[in-house]
Amino acid sequence: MPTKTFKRLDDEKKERILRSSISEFHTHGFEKAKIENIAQKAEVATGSMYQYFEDKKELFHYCATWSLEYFFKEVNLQTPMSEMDIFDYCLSNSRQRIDLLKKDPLLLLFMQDLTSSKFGSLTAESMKEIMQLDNEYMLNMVINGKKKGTIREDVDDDLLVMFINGAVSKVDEYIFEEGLKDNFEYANEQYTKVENILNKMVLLLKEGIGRC
Amino acid sequence: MPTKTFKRLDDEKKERILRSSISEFHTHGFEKAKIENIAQKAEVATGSMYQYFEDKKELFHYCATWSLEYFFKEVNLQTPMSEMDIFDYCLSNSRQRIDLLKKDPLLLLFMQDLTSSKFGSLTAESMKEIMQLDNEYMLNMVINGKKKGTIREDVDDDLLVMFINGAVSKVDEYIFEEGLKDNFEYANEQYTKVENILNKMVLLLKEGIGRC
Amino acid sequence: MPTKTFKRLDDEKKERILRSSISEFHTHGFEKAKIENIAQKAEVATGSMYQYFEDKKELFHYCATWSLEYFFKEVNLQTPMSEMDIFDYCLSNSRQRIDLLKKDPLLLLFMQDLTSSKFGSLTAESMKEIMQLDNEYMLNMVINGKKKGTIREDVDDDLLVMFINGAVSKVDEYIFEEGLKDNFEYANEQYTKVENILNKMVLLLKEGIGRC
Amino acid sequence: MPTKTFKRLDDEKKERILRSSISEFHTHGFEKAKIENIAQKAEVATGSMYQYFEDKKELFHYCATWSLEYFFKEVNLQTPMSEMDIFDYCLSNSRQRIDLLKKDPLLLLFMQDLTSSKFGSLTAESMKEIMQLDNEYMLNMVINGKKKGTIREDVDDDLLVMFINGAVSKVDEYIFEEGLKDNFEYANEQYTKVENILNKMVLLLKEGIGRC
DNA sequence: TATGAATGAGACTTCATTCAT
DNA sequence: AATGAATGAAGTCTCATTCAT
Repeated sequence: MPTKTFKRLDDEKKERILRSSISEFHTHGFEKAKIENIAQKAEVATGSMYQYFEDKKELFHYCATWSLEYFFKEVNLQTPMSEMDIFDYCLSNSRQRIDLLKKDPLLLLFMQDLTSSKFGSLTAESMKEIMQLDNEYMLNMVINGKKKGTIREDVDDDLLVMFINGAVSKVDEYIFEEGLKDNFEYANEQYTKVENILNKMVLLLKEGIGRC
Repeated sequence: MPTKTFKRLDDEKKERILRSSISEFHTHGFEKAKIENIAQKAEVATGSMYQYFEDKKELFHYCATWSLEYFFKEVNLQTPMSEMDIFDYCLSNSRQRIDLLKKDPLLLLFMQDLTSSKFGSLTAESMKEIMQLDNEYMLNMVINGKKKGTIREDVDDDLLVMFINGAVSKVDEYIFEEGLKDNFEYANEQYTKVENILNKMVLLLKEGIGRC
Repeated sequence: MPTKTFKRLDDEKKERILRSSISEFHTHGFEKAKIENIAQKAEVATGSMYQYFEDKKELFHYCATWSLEYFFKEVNLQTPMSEMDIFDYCLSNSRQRIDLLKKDPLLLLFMQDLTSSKFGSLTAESMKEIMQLDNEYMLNMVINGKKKGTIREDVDDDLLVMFINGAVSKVDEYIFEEGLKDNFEYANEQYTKVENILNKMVLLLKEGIGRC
Repeated sequence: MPTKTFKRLDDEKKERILRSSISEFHTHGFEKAKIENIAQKAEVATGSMYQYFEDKKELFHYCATWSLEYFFKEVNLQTPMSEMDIFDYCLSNSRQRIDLLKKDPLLLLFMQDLTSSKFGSLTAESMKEIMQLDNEYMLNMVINGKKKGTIREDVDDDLLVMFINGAVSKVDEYIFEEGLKDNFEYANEQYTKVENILNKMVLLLKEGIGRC
């Protein structure tokens, strides 16, 4: 939905504009984000922003779409081999998020904003779609797992997915915040710590909290 | 932090004002919430709002505080007997949330907004405190559980709490949204369905997803 | 359509605001009229204008409505006794316009803007209604005139009204512009000149241009 | 006043640009007319418009001038033989307007805008000149008419011209609007109706409204 | 010369907060 | 204390015009 004019810009400029926008939306939220700030940071005239996008809302939506696409290109696309084990899937997902966190913190910060409901109704619709997709991947793996005998059969597929999702995302969030503190410069030490957490998480998923 | 004037109001009026505010904040978010709307809905003059609260931010904070207190008075206060089993705690917590959902949907809707990061930095601080408290309860229960031999000992306390929290809150959220669809009028049928979900959730927590 | 707030203002202030608006609309046209200017001239804060009127367009429409009402209260209301002779009606109309021109030039200037198509589509609808009304008055008089034998019967009523309207309004416009030059201070001399013009006009209407 | 560059363009392009401009000015008025729209409709780059005309105002003036010239080339040039009868002149004028209306509605629509005060002060000056010219033609004919004994001598020349002008232009306007409704496709039927109106109009001019 | 992107001043409008009664 | 009108700073968006290719 950006204008033809925007599409014709060279990639460097386009990215400058989008990152400036994302940064502003991330730090101030949608309402308090100022187009003027965005333009300034992107080294572009305020008016130009309106040659690229209909209005602030459209700009925001495009930022969301772009981030999501970028994110899935970088992270998820590698994973959804349907024969994959769901535990491996979770692990690999988390690891890739961590990698991206190092390479491109802003993007992940913004993704976090999007998946949390920070932008409220603004993103509800589009996020639901995305979540749906991921859910389907997981559902397939759960069903496969049941067939293969690695997953218990006395609990509904949906509930299983939900349960996994909740636990994993909380742990991811935690790792993410720890990373924030260290400015995403995972030294070896942190790295093994993270690996340890992830493995424990999978253990809990598989075997539960209770003592056997 | 509201003014003396506000404190002197009769309870009915105070509540009218707070609920009107909460409703506005819930539906429009902080930035787009209009003091004038709030005043109107509360049948109070716009100017009066400023005799009760310093400014919009303070009003919001008080709404948050008040809701939280109300919530914990209704829900949590009954539960944190430290000898309680953590699984029972989760169950009881969820049940009480469901009860409150029927009695006072707006409050729970707003609580949901608060615990999700919908209001971003506005509530980060105060929410962190609250979460901390709940976390401590849970931590105690986890430690006790380990002592009593009901919880495995090869995983850190923190990670355990996190894991439980994530899974439970996701499931709560799901139940909550299902309730929304039916307008919170849990008929018996839904009620047993919910109970079933909660029990399965505890099962997963205890035994894990994997086949024994 | 102005707000309750506007309606509650004291008459002096209301009129100050409307006249300031009318003056600005008259001198700059709708598009170039600045709310800020209007507010300043009316000694009112810019923001206040938006407590009185939804937006610029509504302000304009109300100015138009108000002027029209004022105009008809002052001018036309006195005239449409249906038994009146159409020639007398035209004469009296013109005279009353001239009187108003002296008392309240701005109003008449604005009325002129309205009846000419200066504001284009903005006023088309409402003006059509008004014109309709005047047309009906005239139509009745023409019909009566035919009955009484003072008006020829070999021409359609509509065409007669149109013809009269055209001729009279052109003459009115002329007198109006002459008045503008003298700043509407018709000395006796000008007054008799005007009377002379009006009488000749009626003569032409009655007897035509041709030599008998 | 357009630039040399504009003059050098081939006629087809020049006309495309002017007609696009006229159309935009007609439908949106001067202030809301957008150069970009004009350029687009004319299949020309926005920037090019500024190689042809100094600015929007100059473009507008040239449109007015061009239309006027075109109009007089098509319509009036044929008529001002000073010996002509003023009634015939009016008739022929009206007829030619009607012919033009069929051939080139946009032009006449725009002419109508110009002669009405739709563009306010923008055109006042140039229109006054034009009107002056037409007025002089008519004045001559009136004087001649008096000499030849076809026009009464007890009314000033100026007033006579004004009177005629008013009546005729109103009738023209009416015919014009009727034509608009039928999309200017005067079938025979309408044509005779129009002729009838015009003849009656001349009758009224000559003999007046009153019964002899 | 033609193009179409870039610019930025300027207007409308919003609304938290203040003020006068 | 309560009211509701008044205020004006601030942000979004428009578009004539300029600029660089």
